[in-house]
Amino acid sequence: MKMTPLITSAVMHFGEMGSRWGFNRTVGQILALIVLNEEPISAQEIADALNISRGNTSMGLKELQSWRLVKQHLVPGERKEFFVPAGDIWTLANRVFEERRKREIDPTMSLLRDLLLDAPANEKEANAQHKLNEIHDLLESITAWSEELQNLGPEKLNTLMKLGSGVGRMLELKDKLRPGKNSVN
Amino acid sequence: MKMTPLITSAVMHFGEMGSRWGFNRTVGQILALIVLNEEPISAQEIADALNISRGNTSMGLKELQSWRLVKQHLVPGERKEFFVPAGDIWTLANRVFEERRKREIDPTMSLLRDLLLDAPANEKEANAQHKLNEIHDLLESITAWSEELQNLGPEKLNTLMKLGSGVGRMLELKDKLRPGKNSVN
DNA sequence: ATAAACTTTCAGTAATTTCTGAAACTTCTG
DNA sequence: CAGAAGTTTCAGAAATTACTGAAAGTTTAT
Repeated sequence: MKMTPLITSAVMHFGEMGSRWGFNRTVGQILALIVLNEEPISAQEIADALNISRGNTSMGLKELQSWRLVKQHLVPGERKEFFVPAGDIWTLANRVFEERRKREIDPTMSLLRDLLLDAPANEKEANAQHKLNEIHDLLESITAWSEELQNLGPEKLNTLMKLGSGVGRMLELKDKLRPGKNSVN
Repeated sequence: MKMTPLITSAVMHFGEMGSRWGFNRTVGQILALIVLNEEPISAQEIADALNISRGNTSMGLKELQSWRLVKQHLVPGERKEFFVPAGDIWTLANRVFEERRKREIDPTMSLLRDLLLDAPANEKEANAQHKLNEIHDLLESITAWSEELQNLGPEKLNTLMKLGSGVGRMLELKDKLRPGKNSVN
C-alpha cells in the first residue's frame, strides 16, 4: 500500500483542504486515499499509508460513512473490512453538498423560523426581524435551488451550463412564448 | 448598545454557526451584530455588547473586511470608526460564496492542474489521474455555475427558482424550438 | 510639539479540537 | 468454547486555534 508520489501529493492536499470542507485533516486524507485507489482498501492499510493510529482511522472511517462518502466492501474469503467510495465523483460531491447543507443551513433556518414567530418588542426588534426574515428567505431559496440542481442530474446540468449567460436570455424567451404565465408547471 | 433578547439569540446562534461558515465564533457574532443593527456601530460598542476584548474585536473586524462583508462608515464629527454591512443580504451571501470558493476550491483546482501535467508513472497513477481529472472538471463546472448564478442577480434567479422542476422541461422545450442548435448564444 | 482619543499588534495564555494507544468489544474458526 | 483476527471506544496527551491585554502605533486637535 505504498502510495506513489502523485497519490501522496493529492492525499496530502486533500488533508490540508479537509478542514475547509467540513471535516478534519485525517478524514480528508482517508477520503482521498479511498477515492484514488481503484482497489478496496482495509483500515489497517489506511493507517499504515497515512501513518496514523488505528483508532483514529476507525473514527475517520466512521465519519466518512456518516457523510455517506465511503462504504464497506466485503471481500469474500477475507475477514477484514474493506472500504470503497460510495459512488462516482458526482455522487460524492452531491453528498458533500447535502451534508453541509444539513450542518450549515438547516439549523439556522430552524432558529430563524422560531425567532420570527415572536412579536417584536420594539422598533429595534422589528427592524432586526425584518433582516432575519430576509436571511430566512434567502436560505430557503438556496436550499430549494440546490435540491433542484441535484435532481437535474449531471447531464442536464451540463446542458444548462453550456448555455452560459444564455440562461438569462432563455428566461426572457420563455416569457414571450407563454405570455401571462409565470410557470411552466 | 444593550442587545434585545431577540438580537441576543440571533447573535449567539450566528456565533455558533460561524465556524461552520468559515470564520470563528467571535467573527460570526460581530457580523450578526452589525447586520442586525440599523445604526452604524463602533468597535468599542461591539466589544462591550459581546463581552470580548478590544483586541479581538479589532481582529474580527479586520477579517470581516477581508471577506468584504462589513465596511467602515465615517460619522461626521465623530473621531471613532463605525461599521456597517457592506451591502444588502443578497450581496453579503454572494460575498461569502465567493470568498469560500477562493479558499475551498481554487487552491485545489490549481493543484489538480499541476498533478495532471505529469505523465503517469504506472497503471495505478494513470487511474488516479483519471479520477483527479474528473474532480477537476467537476470543480470547474461548479465554479462556472456559481459565477453564472451570481451574474443572474436575485430577480432572475427567483424567476428561475419559481420554475422549479420545470427547468428540466424547459431545456427539452428549447431543444425542440431550435432543432440542431445546442446553445442560445 | 504635546496630549488626547482611538486603533492595531502580538506574546503569552486559554479553549478547543484532534490523535494516540491500551482496553473492551465482536466475530469468526477450529 | 478458546483464542485469533479484527474493530471500536475513550481517557488523556498533543496540536491547533482563538482570546486577552498591555504596549506600540496613528490621527486629530490645540
